[in-house]
Amino acid sequence: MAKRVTINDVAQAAGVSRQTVTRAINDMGEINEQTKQRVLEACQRLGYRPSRFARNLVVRKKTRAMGYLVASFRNPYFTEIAGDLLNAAAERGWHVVMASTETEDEASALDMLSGQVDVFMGHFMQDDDDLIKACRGIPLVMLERAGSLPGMHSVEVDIREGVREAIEALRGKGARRIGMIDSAYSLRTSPTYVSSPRRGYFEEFAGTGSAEMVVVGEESMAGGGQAFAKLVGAHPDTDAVLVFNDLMAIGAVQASHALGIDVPGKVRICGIDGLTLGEAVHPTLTTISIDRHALVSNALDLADALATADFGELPPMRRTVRPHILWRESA
Amino acid sequence: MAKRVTINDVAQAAGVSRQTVTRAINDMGEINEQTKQRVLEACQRLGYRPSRFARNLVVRKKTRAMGYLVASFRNPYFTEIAGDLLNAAAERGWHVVMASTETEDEASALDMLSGQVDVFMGHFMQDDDDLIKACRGIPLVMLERAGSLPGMHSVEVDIREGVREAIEALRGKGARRIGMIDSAYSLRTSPTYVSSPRRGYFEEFAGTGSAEMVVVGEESMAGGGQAFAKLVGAHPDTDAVLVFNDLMAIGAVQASHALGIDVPGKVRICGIDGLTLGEAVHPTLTTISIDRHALVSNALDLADALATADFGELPPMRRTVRPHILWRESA
DNA sequence: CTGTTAGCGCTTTCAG
DNA sequence: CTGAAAGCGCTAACAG
Repeated sequence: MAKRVTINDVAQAAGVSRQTVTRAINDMGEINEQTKQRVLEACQRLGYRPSRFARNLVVRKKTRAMGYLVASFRNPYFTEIAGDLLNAAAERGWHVVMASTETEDEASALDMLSGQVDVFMGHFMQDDDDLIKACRGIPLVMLERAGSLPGMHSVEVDIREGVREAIEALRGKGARRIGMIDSAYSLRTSPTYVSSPRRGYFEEFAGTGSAEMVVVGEESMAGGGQAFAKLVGAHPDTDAVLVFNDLMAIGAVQASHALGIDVPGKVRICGIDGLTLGEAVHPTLTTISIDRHALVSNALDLADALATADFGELPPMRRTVRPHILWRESA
Repeated sequence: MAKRVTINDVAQAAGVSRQTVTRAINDMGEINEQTKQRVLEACQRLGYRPSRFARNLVVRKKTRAMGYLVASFRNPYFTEIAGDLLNAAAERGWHVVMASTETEDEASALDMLSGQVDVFMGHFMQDDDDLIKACRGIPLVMLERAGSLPGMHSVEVDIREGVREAIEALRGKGARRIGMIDSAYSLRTSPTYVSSPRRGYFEEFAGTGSAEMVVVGEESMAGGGQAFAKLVGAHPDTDAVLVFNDLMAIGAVQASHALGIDVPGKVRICGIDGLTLGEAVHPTLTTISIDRHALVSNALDLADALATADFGELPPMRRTVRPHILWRESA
């Protein structure tokens, strides 16, 4: 690979000093229009591209960069958050470097980005210990999950409270046999299925016997549909279903169609997330809605705090966002 | 803001030289385990965080960074591409810095990123001249659009061919009155509606009188639904509709449901994009499918070429990807 | 094993 | 208006 064209090369080619080149390319005035043109022409000719590192090193204006790990681009929940984050981050002067952890594992994504960013953010799945190790000292803002180690900060969502409310309300509407569809996401990091916290809340509030009303499915529309079929097959008296997330819940609603099961007449379906997409299905999806805007803005508050402290070690910060039930047609 | 903690501060605090600090934090061996611990402890205590700029400046390993502008996070088409891009880019050793142009305008997004990246990529809307100006000399890989200026490279999709094929096939299936739903996206950058190239292809192949069979709608599911209602309202004999994109087409399919119009019995509906989501509606959506994988990998080829040439000015490169009709149920 | 010397490529003084 | 000097914070290459 050819040696990089530097400001010196341009200066030499244009017969001026480096500083003059700087003045020309940065539109700084205090420079003769003619010399400027000559310099610019030389830049063009040599294909000169200033080094962003050298420039940023010397310029005092701190550019803050965040590494954001997107859990999945196939679940609108995560992409909607990514979009919100990008907008809000830009407003607050953050650059966002993204990586997907859908195919790549978290550790290597973190590792790859660790030289480029000041803080990490994302929905992480790995153990705290592995995470911290992969971060090389860069602080972490964890979404929808608590961290236990120094350098870990978090914005949690009180899903438990949402589930409690939802189940209570479903009971109030007459539901007697409430089932749940859980996600098999744990299989991505562990060799065996581990029940999700959401399932834990369900069993806690749905009471005795609820554990056998749980079916596990792949985390997708299709997976949700299959799980729904399995659930009502095994328990025909099911009259309400809490679903791990909206994506799967939408699949369940569509499966109910195919199975000729009236929703919400025969079975009520309630998702978790609050996807906009939930409005596009028939019947529209009732859901435990997570305020993405609050989630993102709290997370950015933490990032800002970290940046203000020059990314030095701050005592762990924790925020919590409360979900609310978005009553639409399916429940 | 407190002065930054540098490697010198740590060295002094630990009573060693900077070089030794480097060895400790970079796990380089050739260092006494005890000193290493002492240094690490000092880093911890002072809250030392290495400057990524200084490090990258001195390390010869070139880290290539791409600025990717996401047109919308509310159309799965763009997020699916973003996901594919992130994966493929990581494999090829690119960092991807993203910005959303949904709320922010392109020029300011480009401007903000111009100091951080080596190449820009995205679905751009602005005029070539404005674009080039905002890029500050950084080369551009334009998706699904040709560029006319030096420094602009592109991966286009031969939508025209797709539309030709689709219309011919629809005719073959008996369609006589074919309508189209166009997007009003041009209103985002221009004060008045400008018909899209896709509309142009439609009119070209649908023939005389087809111009009056075009309805313009907002670029969303709801907008597609409304436009569909308007179209069949104005032209009850419509028996096929080509829709600007899948998102709007899905809206049209759902509207047909509400209007009691049989699809594809009474009206055939064909979208453009090839969204996975098109499989989740009933009837499933027939569409002119764009091979996202090919699009992304061609775009990365161009970026790689640019990087190999050290981002110097290369003659404009153009690639073309051919779409294919994905026959599903709606047409 | 550790310290010293030289830069990386750029911008900021401050003289001319 | 232009140039010379002085670093930004870090690491590679060499000494010791």
